[in-house]
Amino acid sequence: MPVRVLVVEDDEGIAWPLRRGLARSGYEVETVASGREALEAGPADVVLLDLGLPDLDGLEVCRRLRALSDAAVIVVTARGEEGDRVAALDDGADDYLVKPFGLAELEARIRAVLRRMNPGRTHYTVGPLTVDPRTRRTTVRGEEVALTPKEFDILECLVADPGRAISRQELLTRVWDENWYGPTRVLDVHVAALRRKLAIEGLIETVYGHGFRVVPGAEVGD
Amino acid sequence: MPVRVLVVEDDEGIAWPLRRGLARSGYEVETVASGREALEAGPADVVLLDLGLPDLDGLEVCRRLRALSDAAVIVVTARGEEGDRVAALDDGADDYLVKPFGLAELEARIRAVLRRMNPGRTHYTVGPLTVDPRTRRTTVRGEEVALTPKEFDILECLVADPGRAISRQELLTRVWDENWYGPTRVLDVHVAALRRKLAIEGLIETVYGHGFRVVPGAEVGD
DNA sequence: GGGCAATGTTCAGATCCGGTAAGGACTGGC
DNA sequence: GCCAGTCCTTACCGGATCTGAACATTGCCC
Repeated sequence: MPVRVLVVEDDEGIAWPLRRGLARSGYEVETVASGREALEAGPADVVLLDLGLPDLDGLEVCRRLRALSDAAVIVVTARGEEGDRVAALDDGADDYLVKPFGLAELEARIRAVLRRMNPGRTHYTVGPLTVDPRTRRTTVRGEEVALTPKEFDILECLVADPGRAISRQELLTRVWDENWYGPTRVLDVHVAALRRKLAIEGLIETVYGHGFRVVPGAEVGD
Repeated sequence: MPVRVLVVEDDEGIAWPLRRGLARSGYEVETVASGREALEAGPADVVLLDLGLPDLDGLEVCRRLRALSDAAVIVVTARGEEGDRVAALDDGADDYLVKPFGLAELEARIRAVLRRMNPGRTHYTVGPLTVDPRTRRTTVRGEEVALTPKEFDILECLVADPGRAISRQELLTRVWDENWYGPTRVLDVHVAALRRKLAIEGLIETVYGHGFRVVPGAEVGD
């Protein structure tokens, strides 16, 4: 899902290159030229807000935006006095950038606020399987499957990197202890239990002489 | 709970007034003068990181900090080229402030990142349960339930992230001491007391071999 | 196909884990 | 000191889980 950026800027000489540069980087950009339009625009992930708007006070727009959506607001303005910055930040802005600025920095700041907003991916999905390390729950076709701790840990290692063949040694050191020496048959037992419980034909593939891998395009079993 | 700020700065002429100003505003400030100390310091909510450190590369410290904690990192440095900013922001910094700067702006930026980190909620609600960390009161179906300090701390950890399976280790380190080694049965005792007092069937679920979790859709018990 | 090593399957005993109760230590108020 | 509340430890138990071994099967290589 592309990141949606709303540019609120009445100066076309700034709005146009901004739109162009952001779009080129893969953002979905919408541009409006007034505070009223900004408040009526579609949902956005990030709002670039110029404070010098023709109709409403910029800070008022900032407050209202924050009240009615969860979008990050980056204020972009020519006024750079400390008092202005403090006021904007305390009115809900997530960042404050003074014109003129480089596109590279703007995009880095967008990435920074987005990173803080979305605490990374919460769960993995491989075909009909979902694995959520946060809740330690596993579902197949929407039905929860009860896994034991070891089974879950093994599965998590595997689905975290679909398609990659993970060696027995790596699984043993990651799921069991840091350094493991003894028999490795215990791993097969748990993998067998996983295959039986998940019942997804071909999901966990054996890489002979090496380890296991989950197949991204696995089909539903019986 | 006060906000903990870690100041990483080797110039005492800057570190000292910073510490003083932040402390006066109610922050709990810890100051270190090297990257190594920064990585070994106690947990913090915000890290003010000077990039010109004597031992380690500042950006390396930034990456490592973000890898091992969830603290917000605000880079504070004299170097203000756009390339430096982009590099720092992409290495995990949440904000980038060029010296010299005003204390008011710094504090506004701290408030901004904290606001983005904590979705400004004053109390938690899970089904018929409400938990208010500010007043340390707990109610079930509107009736106040008297909890002991430990019980409250445990419950707060659990409801702060409903659905998440929180490990015994995490609970022990967050409610008890930073590093905990000994017997862990005390946790079970308190959880048992919580379950009995709250009397919400299925609210606190045991995640076998891992820890506990509160179930968002828990029903009212008898 | 034959030999061999790796893997799959099954199962019972060992081990681990969490619930619970009881008792003692500690603390702060009076 | 006494008391009530809180916290911690210990011990026991039932159940879930892990593991090692034995045997069956599969895949690789010649």
